[in-house]
Amino acid sequence: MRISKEEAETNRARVLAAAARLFREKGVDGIALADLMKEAGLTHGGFYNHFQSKEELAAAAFDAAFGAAIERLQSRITEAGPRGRRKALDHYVERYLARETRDRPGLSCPMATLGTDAVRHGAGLKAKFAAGVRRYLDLFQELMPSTGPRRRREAIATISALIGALTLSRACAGADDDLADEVLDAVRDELISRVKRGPRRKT
Amino acid sequence: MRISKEEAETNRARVLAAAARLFREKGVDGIALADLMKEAGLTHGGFYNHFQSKEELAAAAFDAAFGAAIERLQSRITEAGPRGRRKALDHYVERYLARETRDRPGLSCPMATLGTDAVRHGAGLKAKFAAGVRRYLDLFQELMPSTGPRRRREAIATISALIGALTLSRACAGADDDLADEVLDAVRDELISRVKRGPRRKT
DNA sequence: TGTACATCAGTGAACGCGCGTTCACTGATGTAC
DNA sequence: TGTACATCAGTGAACGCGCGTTCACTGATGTAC
Repeated sequence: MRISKEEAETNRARVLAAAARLFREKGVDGIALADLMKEAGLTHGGFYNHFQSKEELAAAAFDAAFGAAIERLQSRITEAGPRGRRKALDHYVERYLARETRDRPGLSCPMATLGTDAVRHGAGLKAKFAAGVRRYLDLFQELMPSTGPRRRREAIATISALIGALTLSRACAGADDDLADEVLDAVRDELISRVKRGPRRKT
Repeated sequence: MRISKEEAETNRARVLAAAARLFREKGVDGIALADLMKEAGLTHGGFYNHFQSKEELAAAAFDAAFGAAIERLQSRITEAGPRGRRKALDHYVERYLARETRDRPGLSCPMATLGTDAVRHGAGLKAKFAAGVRRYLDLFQELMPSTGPRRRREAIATISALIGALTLSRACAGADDDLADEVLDAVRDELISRVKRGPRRKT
């Protein structure tokens, strides 16, 4: 049965949203198109009305995931204003390293979930990934309290620590939860601007 | 043709070595058993004389990769002695974030390459991964110059930053080499003990 | 020590399943008049 | 505005390939005597 143009467009958007989530959760190769389409409320045959291939969907999903992340970050920065950035950074770190974030990779940072897929798939995904990282970093450094060349360097180091901690914690969660939690807590404590803190809280 | 017991044993070891390398390079699902066996100089049929399944091979390969990494780290620490640890840590960071390390994932840190597989495969791999991380961390913290609870916390933060940087850089290399290199350099400069350094080198 | 036989690592064809992709078909939408 | 027809998003069966796994077979090794 044919369907109205708007309805078709929302269907496409749902497929894309499902992909952006499921690819982060299970990896591009970890979810079958049929299952993905089911998740979007459709049957698998119609997939090719919207995308030329799974690879093309992956590229679009990468864009969508980075786009959403960048948009969220942008509004954080805007809301914080020039004076609220240190606090915004702390909130950012807290949120990034929260248990809920770790346990819901489908909604979380694409840099921490899609890196391996970018490496192991074709050049297309890598290009999307690299472009996303660049845009994200350019924005993220505005959150850093420092200035000059240190600013960018510290932004990169911060992001790296966050990504590494989330990856490690996810890979250990379920098998060694103490360790998984310890990683989150340790990196959070290292990154949250220590100067403002009183006596160190226990981990 | 039957083969001597020692020869069979070395064949098994070669399969395992190929797995430890190829799983890191391409992921457990990214390499077919037939190709892996070919890499080990055998045909695919004989695989099940040595391992019960691909999953079991993966578990053994995880152990092997972590075991080798831990052994390397242990001898670094022993060689350095109690006085040489700060220097050893600097060397470690330099090596970890070198271009050659990034471009040869098959021989590099299992925590940076196998995390996604640990998350996305069964509980067996996760358990191996978590156990490896715990052992690695317990050893790695001996390289840290600080003491007390800070020591462990800083060890975790350092490892996290290294893993994140390597992952990011790998995912960008080939698509945006400037960015990929910048990430390595930035995190290296952040982590190398700054106190000893003169005027900041340009990135 | 020499001989006869059982064992078993390795080989390559074959099986079967999962999954990306294709295709014939349906029927409501959109459009031409 | 109403009618007739073409379009095309969605459906589900089918195709074909890749890959994990199985199997019958080979022939050198290991062992029993």
